[in-house]
Amino acid sequence: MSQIPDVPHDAGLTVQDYAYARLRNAILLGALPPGTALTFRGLAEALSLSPTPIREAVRRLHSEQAIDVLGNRRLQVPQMDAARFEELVRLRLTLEGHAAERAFPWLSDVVIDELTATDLAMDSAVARGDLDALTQLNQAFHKRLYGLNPNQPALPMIESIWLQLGPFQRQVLNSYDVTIAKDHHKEMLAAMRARDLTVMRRALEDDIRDGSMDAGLRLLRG
Amino acid sequence: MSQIPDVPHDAGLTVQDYAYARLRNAILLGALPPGTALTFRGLAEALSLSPTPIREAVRRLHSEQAIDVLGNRRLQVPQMDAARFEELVRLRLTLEGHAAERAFPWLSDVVIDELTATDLAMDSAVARGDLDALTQLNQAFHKRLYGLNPNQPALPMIESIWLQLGPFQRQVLNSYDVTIAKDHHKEMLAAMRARDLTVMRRALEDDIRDGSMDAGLRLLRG
DNA sequence: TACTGAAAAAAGCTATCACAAATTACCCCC
DNA sequence: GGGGGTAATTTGTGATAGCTTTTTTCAGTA
Repeated sequence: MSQIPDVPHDAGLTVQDYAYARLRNAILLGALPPGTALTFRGLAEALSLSPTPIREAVRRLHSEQAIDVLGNRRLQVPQMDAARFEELVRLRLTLEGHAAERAFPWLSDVVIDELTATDLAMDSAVARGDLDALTQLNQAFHKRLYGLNPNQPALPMIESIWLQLGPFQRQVLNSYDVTIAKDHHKEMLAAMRARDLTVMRRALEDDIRDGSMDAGLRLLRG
Repeated sequence: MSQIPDVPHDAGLTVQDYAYARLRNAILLGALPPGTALTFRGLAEALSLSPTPIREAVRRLHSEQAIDVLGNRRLQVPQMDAARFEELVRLRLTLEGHAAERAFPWLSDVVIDELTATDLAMDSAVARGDLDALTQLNQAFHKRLYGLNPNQPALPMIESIWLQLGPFQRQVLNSYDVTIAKDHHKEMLAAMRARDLTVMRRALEDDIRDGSMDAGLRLLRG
């Protein structure tokens, strides 16, 4: 199934981990549109392996709210509607704001330089129109920041929100011209250099709002 | 294995769902202390079923951060330390505050009466010294409130935190006399009746802090 | 007594099989 | 031509077996 991009199969990775990584990646990038129907056996065939590891991978993704396991024997990529979307974005604001705040004391010049480089790579991805790279770099940017705090239980939850937004977010990205979007990461970086938490947090919230909330709601309501 | 309390096996439930429910319950109630080592085959034997559904159940719990899957072939109930504990409680404060706020407009007199009844049942559980019932009723109280909002993606995340705190929380509960603890639920209920979000949220935060943070940190730091 | 290495035991992983349930296809009848 | 019922197919589920890897045990040696 060409809908599920391949991912490098690291040595030592079990088949189950490989299946999980591949499905997760496909969902994060929006390769599977909302509502896509899936079957265990279909996925097994698509990935050329047996149903057993697929079932474990799908159970994991189900626990992360990335796949709906309907009572009748059908799996599907969750649908999106305006109410759910709004709750997801509001939760993103709360959770990522919290994570940023708890990570802030761990900021260093080395890390800020690293984040600056990631942001530059994003500019390049936008210029190339490479939406997959843009998505991955954006997530890497945020994840690097939140992960500075070595004990951050919010990180898996934030990734769960990304998984839930992934399929729909791709449709949002396709609905407007990303080259004209304001890059709030630059404001965040400036605030980081000044070690100003309040300003950084506001820039982060603007980033989340501009990046998905407004365009997403427009798509869902109109 | 008597360490894993049985749970009712509803009709129509698959073996995998049953295994998940039972392990989840055991962890939530603290029946498995932090650091407990587990094996797939051992769990399968303890629950009298084959390894296949156990593996799926454990993968789900791993995705919810309730079980550590170490690279070497060992599973264990996560350990607790002061840094992780503090992050978990802070995240609880943020997430449950958010969920309460998003649920608040859905409050009704009927629901408030229901919550009042649950709180009374908690008083009774405290009087009986029934810590399992106390834990379950407390979670039911919070879950009922947050779940009023029909689209609440924070709920699974809050339950994930409870799963992470469960094993240690039981040790906290055993470390002091619960009969002398202040019942912040009564303040929350009064604020709900007055439809005062600010006061309710403060009472909720006091509830979380008094219920675990202080006693927990005391236990971890000696 | 302590350490090393090999053998044995235990455990994880995944393909396969058998069974049951649900869905789909198809045919007959109206 | 449309609808209903039955058969065929598809699918989920869970036990099992074979293989591999890891861990444990135990002996032999220094």
